[in-house]
Amino acid sequence: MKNLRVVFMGTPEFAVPVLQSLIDNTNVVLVVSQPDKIVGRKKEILFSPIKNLAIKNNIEVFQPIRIKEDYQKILDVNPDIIITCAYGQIIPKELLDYPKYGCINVHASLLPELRGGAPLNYAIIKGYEKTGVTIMYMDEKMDTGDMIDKVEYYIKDSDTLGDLINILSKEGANLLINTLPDIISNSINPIKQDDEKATYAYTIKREDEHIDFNKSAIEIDRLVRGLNPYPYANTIINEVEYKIIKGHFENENSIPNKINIIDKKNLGIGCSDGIYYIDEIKPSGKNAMDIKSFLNGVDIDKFKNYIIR
RNA sequence: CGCGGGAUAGAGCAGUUCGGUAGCUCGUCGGGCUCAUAAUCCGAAGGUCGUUGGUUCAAAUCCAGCUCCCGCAA
Repeated sequence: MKNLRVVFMGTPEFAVPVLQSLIDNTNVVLVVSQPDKIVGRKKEILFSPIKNLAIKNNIEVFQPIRIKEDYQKILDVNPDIIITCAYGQIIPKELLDYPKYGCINVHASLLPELRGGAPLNYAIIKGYEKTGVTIMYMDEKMDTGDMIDKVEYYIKDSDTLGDLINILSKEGANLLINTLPDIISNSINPIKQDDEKATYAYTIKREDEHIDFNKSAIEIDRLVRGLNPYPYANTIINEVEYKIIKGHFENENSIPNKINIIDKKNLGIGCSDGIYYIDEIKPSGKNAMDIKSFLNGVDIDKFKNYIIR
């Protein structure tokens, strides 16, 4: 496979192991990634993880604003195959039809479940028993193409988004490398997706990050884990926003949406069927800290009456 | 010039309005009590108050510049 001409398209951390293993095993001739983001406060330019990896390996990077219109460069490098992984834009038909071995996508779910941009977040948030990675041919819609191979992973109660990214990105990379020879020799039977069973995991919006303490304890815990290490679940107490990094819960008598337990070492907020204890917190404007440190600098008598919303 | 919060001991904070020898809680170390302890009591160490300059008899505190951290918005 060393002389297989590959165009890789991807953007975030999850795609890094996939690109790395392609670099190790094939001839990656071009990397396509989302345009650089300008981080506001200091107007710093932020490269995507994939762009950084490409630069490190002296591979040319192409960052079209709209791939739908600006794709000629990809055709010009004459790829044998295009492989995408969390790229972030729909690939136009002109590209899908071009490579002789087709266009392959590495998607972080067991399709047809969790189509969309945030499959790992929602695998945790929705409390799925298992998730995984699917290798598939791409078509013109989002994550709807015929499936080639899958790897499954059973989600642990302690798993965070970061854990799943770590584990499944490597699993996905291995699966892809193992599947590639069969794709090249055309010795596979792609399986159509059952659209009836499709579920969706759309990109996380700002309001999705907010904790509703009228929900059950386990739902809150899933939200916290599904948004760690980015962007984190948040709550607003006394008009100050706090990101909840880590917590645990006990099923016990409680008053929902109120501070139920507060002392030198514990901060427990009531929810519908128990108390959610915050273990690690990041107040707006400050760094993350363990709950003991946080409570150390807080007036407990005042804090316990604060309103949560 | 996008909006805002912040920098004080290892950690989290107060003190800044109204300048006058730096404080609280936790942690650490030593000791007491105890069968024992994450419990409790006594004691100790640890900070040129982010940086530079200015005003002043005197600056954490007032004034000006700079650096860094963080949230939002993009």
